[in-house]
Order: sequence, then C-alpha cells, then structure tokens
Amino acid sequence: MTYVEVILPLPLHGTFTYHIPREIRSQVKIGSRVVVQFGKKKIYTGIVFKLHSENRGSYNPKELLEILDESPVVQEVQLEFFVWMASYYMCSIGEVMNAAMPSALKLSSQSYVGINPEINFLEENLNDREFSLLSALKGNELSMQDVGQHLGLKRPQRFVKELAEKGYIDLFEKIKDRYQPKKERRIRLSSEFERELELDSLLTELESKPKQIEVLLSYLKKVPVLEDSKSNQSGISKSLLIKEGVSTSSLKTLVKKKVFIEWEKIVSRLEQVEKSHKDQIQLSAAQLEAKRKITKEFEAHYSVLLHGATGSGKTAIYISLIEEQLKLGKQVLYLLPEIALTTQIIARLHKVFGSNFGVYHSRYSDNERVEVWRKVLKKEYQFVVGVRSAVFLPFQNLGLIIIDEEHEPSYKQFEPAPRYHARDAATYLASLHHSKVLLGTATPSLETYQNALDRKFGLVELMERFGSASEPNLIFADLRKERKQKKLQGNFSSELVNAIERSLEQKEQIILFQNRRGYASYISCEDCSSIPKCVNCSVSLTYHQFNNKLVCHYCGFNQPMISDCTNCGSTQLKNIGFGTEELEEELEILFPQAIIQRMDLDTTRSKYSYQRIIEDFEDGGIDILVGTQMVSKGLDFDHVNLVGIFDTDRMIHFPDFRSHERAYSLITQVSGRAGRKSTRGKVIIQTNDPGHTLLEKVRSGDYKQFYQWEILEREGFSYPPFTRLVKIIFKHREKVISLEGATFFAKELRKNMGNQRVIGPVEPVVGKIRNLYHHEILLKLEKHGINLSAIKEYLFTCEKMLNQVPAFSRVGVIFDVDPG
DNA sequence: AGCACGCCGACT
DNA sequence: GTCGGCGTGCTC
Repeated sequence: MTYVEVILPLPLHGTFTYHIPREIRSQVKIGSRVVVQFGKKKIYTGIVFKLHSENRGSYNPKELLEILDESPVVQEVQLEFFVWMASYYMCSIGEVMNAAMPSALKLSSQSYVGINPEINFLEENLNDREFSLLSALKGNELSMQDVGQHLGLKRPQRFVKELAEKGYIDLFEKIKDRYQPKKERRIRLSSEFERELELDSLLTELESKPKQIEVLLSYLKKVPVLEDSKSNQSGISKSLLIKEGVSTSSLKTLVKKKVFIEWEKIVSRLEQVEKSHKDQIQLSAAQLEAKRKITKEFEAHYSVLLHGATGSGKTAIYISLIEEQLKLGKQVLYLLPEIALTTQIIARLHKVFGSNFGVYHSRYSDNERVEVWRKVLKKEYQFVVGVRSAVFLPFQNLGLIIIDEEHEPSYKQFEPAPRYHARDAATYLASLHHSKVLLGTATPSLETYQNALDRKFGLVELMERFGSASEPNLIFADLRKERKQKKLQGNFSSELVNAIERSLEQKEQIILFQNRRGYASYISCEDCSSIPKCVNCSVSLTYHQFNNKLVCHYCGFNQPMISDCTNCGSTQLKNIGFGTEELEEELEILFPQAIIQRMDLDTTRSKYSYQRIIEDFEDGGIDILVGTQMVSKGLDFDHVNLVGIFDTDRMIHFPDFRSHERAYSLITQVSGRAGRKSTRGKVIIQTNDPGHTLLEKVRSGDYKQFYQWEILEREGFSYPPFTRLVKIIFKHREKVISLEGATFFAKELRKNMGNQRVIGPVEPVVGKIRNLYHHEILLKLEKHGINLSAIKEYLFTCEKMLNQVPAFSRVGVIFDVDPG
C-alpha cells in the first residue's frame, strides 16, 4: 500500500491522494489522522479513508507529512456513515468531517513570519517599513495577520513575499489550536514523613515557623497520612489547599525544603459524579406495560415510536431501556434537542449512571468534546446523551438510539453543510450498527406517525400522565372579543390577568410563553411608517431594551436605538409587535408585587445563567417565568399551575407547510408544563380565532385527530410525508443575477423533471442575508419509483451548467435535502 | 475554504 | 509607484 485517500475538512468533493513514505507505511491505518500539505502552503489534518497501491489520477501526489494517531480516532463504520451523509445531503465528505470532529482534533496551519538568523543586514539599507517589521520580529514570530496589523496593510503577503525573496525573513507554517489536556498542580507530603516518628520530628523541627506548621496541619486535615498512607500518594490539588487559607509562600518554602512534593497531573475536564444507588427508578404499571410493548415491537421493527403524553414519564422508560442495553454490553446514544438537554435531565441520569456516561452539548468547550470523543473511542463511555452532533461520536456497537422529542425542528441543521436531520441520520446510523431506534414524543412529526401507521415503525402509546398529574384545562381567550369590549390590557386578556392574580394569591407559579420564531418586534415611525432595516439583510431590526440597541437577528448587525426617524425626523416612533421583553415590562406594571424572570437567548447567554434561572424557579424564587421555546421543553416544575400562551395566531399562520404541525406541538408541549403534580393545571391560549380548526384539534387533546386532518392537507398539496423535498438556494450580490440564475436552473429542471415537480424560483421571506440576495427553488419528489441518487447527480450537473454560463459563474448554489 | 495571481482604479 | 478591491483558477 503506497497511497492513501485522505479526507480533508474542505467543501471540495472527493478524497485526496497522498504518497506514503516507505518508513511509515506500516503505521498508516484507516481512520487515523494524518498531516498533509494541500495547495501551496496550507497544512491540514486529514483522515485516512482508504489505502491502495495505484495512483489513478492525473495528479502527482504529495507526501504524507505525519501520522498523528497510532490507533484510529475514527471508526470504519463512522466513515461509512460519513459517506452516506455526504451523498444523502449532497455535500462533500470533508464538510461531514468538519461537522463531525471537535476542532481540536483537526488542526490546520497558519502562516508565520520569522527573521532569517543566517543573514546579517545593514540597517541603513532598509526602508522604514522593512525596518519596522524586522525590529518587530527580533526574538519574535508573527502571524501573517499580525504583520498586516503591525504595518497597517490589508494584504501583507505582497510585501512579505518580497522580503522573503531578499532573504531577510523566513516564512513557515505553524499549527494552531492543539488539544490541551487539563493539568492540575498537586501537592503531597514527601514519603519520608509518612510515618509517625518522622512526622513528629518534622513538627518539632518546624516549631519556630508557625505558618509552615499551619500548612502542614491543613494538609494533614485533608489527607490523613498516618491513618491511610495510600491517601498521600495522590495528595491534594494545590488550589484546594490554598483555598484553605494557607500561606502560599510557606507552601513554596516547604516544597523547596522537599517536605512537600509538587507535580502536575493530567485531569479530566468532565464532571465526576458518584453513583448513588438510592435512585433506582421505579416504573409505574403503565410505564412497565409500555416498556414491555416497546421490547415486543423491537422484535419485528428496527424503529419504534413511543407516543407518550407530556408528563407520562418517558424518561424513566428510556433509563430502564438504557440499563438493559448496558448490561448486554451494547452502547447507547440518547439524543435530545438543544433546549431539552438541561441540567435537570443530566442530574437525573447522574443519579442512575454515576459519571459513566458522556454528555455532548454545545455549551461544552472544544477540549471537553475531545475528551468525550476519546472516552467513547476507548469504550469508557458506553452511553452518551447529547445533541444533534452526538451522532458523529465514534461508537462501535450501538444497541439502541433514543431520539427524544423526535418532532423537534432543531434536529435539522441548516448552516453550514452538512444540512442533516439528526433523527434521520441516527436512523441510518442505527442500521449500520444493526441497532434499534426509539423515537419518543407527545406530538410526532407527520413523517414518523405515518411510518408508524404503515407499520414501518412499531407504535407504543402511553397516554396516561405519570403519578397523580392530570390533563391541564385548556381555555381559549378570545382577543377579538376582548378588544371590542376594551378589556385588553396591553397584550394581556382579562382572562389571563385574572388567572395570574389567582395563581399569585395561591402562591403558585406561572409560565408565560411567547414564540418569537419568524417574528420579532420592530420600530415603526408613526408619521411616515418607515421601519429601520438591517444594512446587510432585508429584515427589520429588532429593538433590544436591555442594551438600548437595534439588532439584526440574521447577521448580528446592531446600532444604537434611534430617538427620531431616520427618514422624516419624526420623534413619534412606535414599537410594533412584542417580544418577551415587552411582556416582562407589562407584567411589572400589572403585578408589581410579583417576581418576574425572563428566559430567552438574551438572558441565558452566559454559561450558567440558564441553570441559575431554572434553579431559582424551582426553589420558588420566581413567580412568573416569561420565555421563548426554552420554557417549553424538558422542564418539570411541581408548582406551576398556570401557563399562558401568546402569539398563537402567528404560529398557526406562519408561511410554511409545517406551521400547523409546529403550532400543534408547541401549544401541546407548553401546555404540558402546567400541573405536573396533584393540582389540575390551567392553560390560557390567547387567540383572535378560537374557532380555528387547529385549535379545535388542540382542545381535543387527541393527536390522531390532528394527524388525520393535517395529513389530508399534505396529501392534497403533495408535501411530505407524501413527497421528499429538495430546496435549492441561489445566492448572489446582485438581485437580478440571483433571480436569473435561479430561473435558468429552474428552466433546466423543468425540461427534464416536468413542471409539476419544480416550484419557483421565489424570493424567500428574508430575501437578502449578509449582502447576498437569495432565491429558492423547491423540488418535490415522489417517495417511490424515483431514482434519488440519479436526480442528485443531475442536480450537480445543473449546478455545473449554471456556473459555466459566465454571467452565473459566481452564483452560489446550496442544496438542502429535506429542508426544515 | 484558502490562497496566489492578475487586472483595475484611486490615491500620495 | 503602491494599495486595496475584486474576479478567477486551483488545490491530491
């Protein structure tokens, strides 16, 4: 084997051939990381995909520079998974690699400049700029960016290249961001004082040095050296000892005297929790029955849908199934959407599994992710709970994948590629491992439910709420009526205001839900009705009160809040629409005595703020919690007896074929937060149209009724689950070119695929993002009797054709398979 | 993607 | 001249 095919983390199709130097030929293994040069200078980490002896391409392969791993960090099944994902979601395998691996595992190089030590130059021969750079480089290396900054040049390459040619400086590539193991300084007593006699004489010796005695006694208090000499071996962390308030300098002296030994130990960043055997889960009769049915259904199906009402205790069933798999020596992946992976659920799992499982979360740092990756690889973790990207972890023998809240749209990644759906990807992953898949939700996606009805998936229902919890009482507050009767107070119906009052009196807690999706409050001038817009995107700016700024939710552009209209100068500016901030403000006026807390992206930005709010709410430190989707999932509170839902109509009428499905599940999920224990909860849904069919279905509380109604709509308009969609997105700086490019593409598609299957091009709701104009084509493909991979090939051909037209050569094309 | 190269127009 | 701004082509 003289050549390797290497996957590089780039948006370029295919793998790249490199020659293996003879000396390292035996060490190259599939799945190991290697270091290669790609292009003129850039150095990347790639993954060995294949070994072979024939160089088929017309390229002259470069040499492999280095092998980073003795044993593979990527499993062969994973590579198979990568290949599938790249082809199904129409992206490069490099993009899959990029999404899959924590960045600390895929180092890349940066250009650096250093002084050439072999050359002596005369300062008087240098011009100002040369002198400036060379003095900055004395005993120093600078990155290309640093050079640019230092000299005030946007393109330092030109100048640097010239200097390098003169031989004054050296150019080299340096690898950045290597994984750093966490190190801890530890202290232990020198072993010669481990016995009583020596220790006594040491104490006598130190008699005149009270501070040092103090250090010693502090240590002995923490580490009982005499009683248990083994405890001295691992000693104590230095910072812990210092926290005891001992003098740092005395400790230093004692280390110098060799009384104490100080050393560095590599420690895990991951939380260590001891297993508490107290928390054996007890399943109720209904849960046991559901579990038995699941096991039964797995005999005939790979995938089973657990359709369980909110509050029916699905998690307990999962835990029980996970325990079974672990006993069989199988691995388990438990997927949760971002917002549902809370400290509550992690704490619950810790109680049962100790620290024997991994948590894979976006709040984790890259170094932490590498540690989880490595532990899965070494099989130290047989079980991982994680978000979307946890499907990429190096599992070797999965027995079960649980996808909780299966219907959640956040399982679909949109940017960047791969635009994968974690539920569907996990289902494929399971097939590679011959593993089972359990999908859990109270409100299944239409796709999944249809699969269940068609008996492609097993179906188990668990409709009984756990314990004494009862169904919440749903009340629809008619906003239109109240508006006529002038009973509305701001955004609050009298019905809701009264209910909040009662709850506050009863010392019960309240959750208010405001969905901001596709909608945000904006500013409008009352005189000329102009609206401040983002300079890069075609969206209105959202007003953020906490920092008094106008912010673009697409690109992050922001500007200070304006006091008068930029168009006509009028000071009559009006806040249109409302977000959580405005609700919070209104509440403060309506209920000045209540403690109100807002929970949304803005208030949960820092690492622990989310947790803090939840804990505060649990402890009763908050009366009213106002939030976005974050409050809808995975939180079990015992003292919430009222839930208020705002903005129902916008949810229902959002311009998207899934809006009904989304609205149904959101309302149902949020409602489930009410009355988890003993008391019957109340849910007030504010709407202008209480008679809407969707709300009728919500009221019935019967998912099947909703399904039967909505599935007809989908069939009638040929939407999923009856078809498969591919969205094709076109981007260009010029609006006309974007449109014309899309039109060209659509015409080509219609020629070969017929008029029926091709929709568009259309300008999306947000037509301009980051200064690029977007247009979209929607391709509707039948589920059966169609060669999907041939169509995908054809789409790539169309892309090439488009880019061959000089006018459209710069039109960016994105394929989004099964768009969200 | 990231980089080099080359062309152009705008400054001192 | 020299700089910054693009557009273009190429990478095993």
